[in-house]
Amino acid sequence: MSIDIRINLNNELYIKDPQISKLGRNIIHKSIDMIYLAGFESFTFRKLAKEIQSTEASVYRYFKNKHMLLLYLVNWYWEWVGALIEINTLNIKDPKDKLGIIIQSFVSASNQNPVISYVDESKLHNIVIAEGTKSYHTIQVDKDNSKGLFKSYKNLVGMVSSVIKEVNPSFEYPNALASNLFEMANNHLFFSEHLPKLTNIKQKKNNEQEVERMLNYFVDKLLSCSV
Amino acid sequence: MSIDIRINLNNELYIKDPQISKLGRNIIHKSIDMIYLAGFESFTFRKLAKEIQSTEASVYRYFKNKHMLLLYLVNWYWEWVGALIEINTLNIKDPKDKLGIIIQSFVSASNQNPVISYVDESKLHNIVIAEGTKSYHTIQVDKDNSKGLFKSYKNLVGMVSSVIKEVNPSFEYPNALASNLFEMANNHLFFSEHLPKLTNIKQKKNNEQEVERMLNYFVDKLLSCSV
DNA sequence: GTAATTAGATAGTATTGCTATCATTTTTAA
DNA sequence: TTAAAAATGATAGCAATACTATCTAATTAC
Repeated sequence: MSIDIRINLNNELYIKDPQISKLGRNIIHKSIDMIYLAGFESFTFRKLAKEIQSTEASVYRYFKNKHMLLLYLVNWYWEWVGALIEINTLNIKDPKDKLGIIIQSFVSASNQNPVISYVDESKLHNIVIAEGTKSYHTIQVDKDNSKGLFKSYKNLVGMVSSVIKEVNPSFEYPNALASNLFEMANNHLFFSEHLPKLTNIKQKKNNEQEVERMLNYFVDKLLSCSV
Repeated sequence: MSIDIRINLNNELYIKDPQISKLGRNIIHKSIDMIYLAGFESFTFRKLAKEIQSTEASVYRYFKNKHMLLLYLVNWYWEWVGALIEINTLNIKDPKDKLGIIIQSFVSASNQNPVISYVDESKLHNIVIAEGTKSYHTIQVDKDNSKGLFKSYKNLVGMVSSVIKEVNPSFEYPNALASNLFEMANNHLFFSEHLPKLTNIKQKKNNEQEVERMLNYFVDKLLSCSV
């Protein structure tokens, strides 16, 4: 069983909301597959159109270009992880426990039961790991930012930051730690698979648990230490 | 005054060594300018050829494609930072002091006097900040890695890792911390300018010093804490 | 001074990244 | 229910990108 809830995304991300039509959902579904398999560079709207048996022109009616589609996908992920964290920390009182759940969500939220039938969260997480930073490493980052296209990420970081402040109000860099936990989770999952010398996570089935353990180890030292 | 020393780079990075000819050095010099100004996405060999008053075919005789040129540039940076750290820590005994110099080098090595006349280290650092991770976030990362195209980065991380182990032999993730310090330095310089909500570094003239202070703060807690 | 290397000039080709137009199908609203 | 509106499909086209190839001219090396 899967329930189709709606994820709320900045409408500057798309021309026409892909969530409300069959074709739109197809675009999302298949573009995740294709970017997951062959990477963002080789992905084109023409190839996508062919895969979903539609036309290039139709895809362009939903997204201005493939950069906007990538932004849509990563925003989707940011929103989704944020929502999961909200749900899973709802009854938790201890901020340290909250932070543990946050770390777990950053590393392996995609192992949760899927929320939306046409989005494969596990593949999407892999896209965020491999292509996520390309969403802001562009020449138009400031323009994109002023349109609110990174709001979901900033909200997520804001939320985590406030938990960090609960754990240790005197920690001086809560936002930096929050964004770094997110980036580190993704980086070290990537490194363990492709560039193992850049990490200490061994490439194994349980590298997710290892990354989770590492991030908790870092956080413990950073927040429970009076040095 | 500037002295032209030679940086030693894996010869898989290029077809013909750009360091040994006027045209080659011109390619490096001008491509740094252009990528710095307009970003890697809009950079093409045709535009570059026009700028240096040469031809596309000539540029292709040095580099297989623009991805290899980017790899060349980031390798150049990794080697250069590594060399600077070697020089500046040569007479330092205390590993904690060494780590301080490493952090300073990650953040602002480019403020040192330039080493090679046709490479603007400050612009190059900005390229590494904005485009560096694109060098390994590709579908061919494993192939590139097996050719040794990330060796300079891995060496750098290995070197920093051994200093970390000197400071605290029981720290469990020295390689991860080393690569994270490098990435964090770059990320937070970028965030402070473009996405300030993701960091606690204020956008000011002295954001480099602030990032340096932050990284030292993190390292202190991580390595001098028995929690 | 000749051979070898390097660079310039030019051309060509498949693919990318769009935009535009018109015809059809599907949806919606009176 | 039917006419209008909206969405999609079909097709075309075009400038730019990412190369490859070939031939000639200049430079350098022996």
